[in-house]
Amino acid sequence: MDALTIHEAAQTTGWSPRMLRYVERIGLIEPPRTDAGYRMYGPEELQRLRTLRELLDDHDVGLADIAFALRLRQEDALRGDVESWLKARPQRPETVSADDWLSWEQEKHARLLAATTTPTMENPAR
Amino acid sequence: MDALTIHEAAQTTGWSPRMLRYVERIGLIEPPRTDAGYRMYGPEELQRLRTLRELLDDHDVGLADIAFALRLRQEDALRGDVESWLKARPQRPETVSADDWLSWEQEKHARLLAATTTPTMENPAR
DNA sequence: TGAACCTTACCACACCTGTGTCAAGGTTCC
DNA sequence: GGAACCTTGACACAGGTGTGGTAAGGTTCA
Repeated sequence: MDALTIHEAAQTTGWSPRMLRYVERIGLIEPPRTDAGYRMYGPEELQRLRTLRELLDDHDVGLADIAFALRLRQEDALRGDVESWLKARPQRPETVSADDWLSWEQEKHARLLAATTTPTMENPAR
Repeated sequence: MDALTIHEAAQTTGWSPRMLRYVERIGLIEPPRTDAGYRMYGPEELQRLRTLRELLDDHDVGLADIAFALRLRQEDALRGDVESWLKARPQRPETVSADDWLSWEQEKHARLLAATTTPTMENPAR
């Protein structure tokens, strides 16, 4: 008497057996197997299934999102690239301090000077 | 002569105008507007569009994934919950040190004792 | 004023996500 | 040996993602 079968685990956690297989397939919860290949859900798996459900409900995210967060945690190159891309998002005046607003206006000047040879909007309305 | 229109920006970055609007809608790149509402793509936006393309291609991720990474960075509660859930993933003997394997076996004992009244697999084949 | 842009708001479509059901075959246990 | 499980694999389907169009109307500029 060691662990629950997939149907039992489903009943006690509120997931369906189908979804337990799905959650396993996308790499979120991979229960050990018996020699015959039967999934065995122990207390940790059951707990994780319940907290996973909470996570999804509380923040309105999907399983694919959590799977992506897992990728972020496991693939260093991916995490680095994503983080540096996000970090570079331009901070616009509305969202930053008065000091930053000043440098924003100066930077705008630089942008003007840096404008290229490509055809552009003439006299933009601001 | 300040910034490019959406069609010009599309041409120089390889995105379609349609996709530039989509990228804006999901919150990844929101160019400033003229008084008339025209999107103005400056050098930063163009650069970010190009690096975004690279990011997607290099790691085979989708725009929705990046949008989720942005949520993770902006919503503290979400990030905390996701991280603590992922951090708790069970380390199985195959992937950890001999010491941990020992405690794994002991823990298994605890699981046996904790087994509930629910019907369970009899004599699991390991 | 008219050509050539821009805007938003729809219709459309292929693929992915999340979920169910069913079939064909192996395992457990009495 | 047979009931009641388990396995994988397939068909199905709604809703979201990623992309294209097209229409109705405002803006820019020669």
